[in-house]
Amino acid sequence: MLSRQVRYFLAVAEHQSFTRAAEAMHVSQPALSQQVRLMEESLGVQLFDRSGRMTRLTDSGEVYLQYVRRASQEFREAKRALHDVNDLSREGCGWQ
Amino acid sequence: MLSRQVRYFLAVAEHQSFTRAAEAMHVSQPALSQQVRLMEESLGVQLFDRSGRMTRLTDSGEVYLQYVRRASQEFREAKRALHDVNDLSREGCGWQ
DNA sequence: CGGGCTTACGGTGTGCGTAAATATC
DNA sequence: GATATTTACGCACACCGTAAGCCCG
Repeated sequence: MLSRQVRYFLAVAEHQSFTRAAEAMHVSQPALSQQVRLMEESLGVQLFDRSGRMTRLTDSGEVYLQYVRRASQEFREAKRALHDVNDLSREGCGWQ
Repeated sequence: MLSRQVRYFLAVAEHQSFTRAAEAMHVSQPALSQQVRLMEESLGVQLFDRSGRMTRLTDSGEVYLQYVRRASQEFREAKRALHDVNDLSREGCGWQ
């Protein structure tokens, strides 16, 4: 699956708010803020613009979001594919 | 990025061996084994066949690997894209 | 026996929550 | 002054490494 930091990033990007993202992820807002900060440091890129009361993605953040969304989609499909494989094998056993 | 467990899964799948994967990831073999086990439990799916001396992917493992490879590729491209954005903005500043 | 994976068991680092501080409007 | 994010600070748990156990050739 995706790392915790990436899942937090996705939540903040979707909600455009650290506070609401923290609620959605069932984690305290400082904890989420810290992880996003660490992520920005390790990437060497500012992902969010925190000036003003609105939290907005930076241009780099928007770019990164595109790729992360596709990666996230891969895991959703993977989960479904595993489920289907299980169903098929059970169905196959029933045939015998 | 990808979660630690997924990166361990990728390493074992590539090396077809827990021992060699552990060396490649610079982690002890029991630690890696434990994480893969936890991953299998949380997915509810056996990813590797450990019978015999060879470690092989199960059918489900092969399926999962396909999606994980694509997700991994997304992050490689994301990293490159961020790098390119940085280069462009520096280049842009130079133009002024 | 020998190579390879698992189990058992402490120790440590990382992520967490609470509380206080800072900043923007 | 109110809302939103950051900083400070302990604490708990998850991950790790070492060592012993197990299984298949």
